[in-house]
Amino acid sequence: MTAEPSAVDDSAADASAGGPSADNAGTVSRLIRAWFVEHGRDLPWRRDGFGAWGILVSEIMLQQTPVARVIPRLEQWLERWPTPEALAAAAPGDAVRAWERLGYPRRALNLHAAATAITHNHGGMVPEDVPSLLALPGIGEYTARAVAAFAYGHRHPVVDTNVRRVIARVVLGQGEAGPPSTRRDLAAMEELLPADPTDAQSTNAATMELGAIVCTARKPLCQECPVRDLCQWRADGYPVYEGKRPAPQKRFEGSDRQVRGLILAELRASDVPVTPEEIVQVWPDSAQRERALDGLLRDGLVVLSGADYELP
DNA sequence: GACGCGTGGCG
DNA sequence: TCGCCAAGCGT
Repeated sequence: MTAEPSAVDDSAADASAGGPSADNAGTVSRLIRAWFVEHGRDLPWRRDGFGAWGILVSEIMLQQTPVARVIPRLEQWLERWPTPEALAAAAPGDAVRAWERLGYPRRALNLHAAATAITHNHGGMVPEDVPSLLALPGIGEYTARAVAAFAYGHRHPVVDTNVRRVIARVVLGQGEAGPPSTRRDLAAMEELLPADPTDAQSTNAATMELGAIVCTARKPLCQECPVRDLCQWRADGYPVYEGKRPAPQKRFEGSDRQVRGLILAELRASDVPVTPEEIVQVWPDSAQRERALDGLLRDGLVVLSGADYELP
């Protein structure tokens, strides 16, 4: 729950005791927004009139994928499929092919399925409310709120990995965010959010941006941080994080993930169904190869065509 | 809540 | 070189 005023009187920036509490949440928000106006990147999805569909596509592509790799693919994608209806009319496999090497190709399949649902269940319009967005395949807690907030200006806390890190440091005085907890994370961001929807929207975007380019995971640029004087982590002398951490990623080389990627690359590159003999060439270990192939079939990324394999 | 899921760049 | 990291989601 919000409940804190903060709208008036920014004179008492205080912060004498270190990190911000509800008292100066408004100051933190204001400082981050002011910094964002000055230093935020000019990204395609932030342009006026970019549209809810474009924003939705961008958010899906940005899931675990760096901005620099998304931008060119996004532009091509929207040129080819400028509306949900256009994408829904294509074969799912065309979406997987157009995804190219963005990674996590299930996102392409989910995006196609979401476009189909939007076309058939929402009159071709990207839904505005969080529950409807959450019901779409491939859209979870983060993406649903990001679309509602950034495409439609609704006032929701939007919490991604960057926001979690900023809150962990500035508010909680911890160097790392630890494992995510949707409930806690949304409540923490809600504390920072101004009552005005427009200010709330820019607070969401600005906090994400701050985490992306200043309050970074490694080597944060505290000298350039607009809230360095309010930061609890800094006030405490940058204590080393001792709490729980998410499980580390597993090695990619030799993993099932790699094999899946190689098989899918083979299918993307072929106009015709790929034979089992050709699949064998992709990876020598048969047990691992079969496991990867079964997984792809189960995920619907690959389908049978007689004895051969192809994209859906 | 933990785990599996791609790919590439960077320190 | 190699481990970490990058606007998460579904099971």
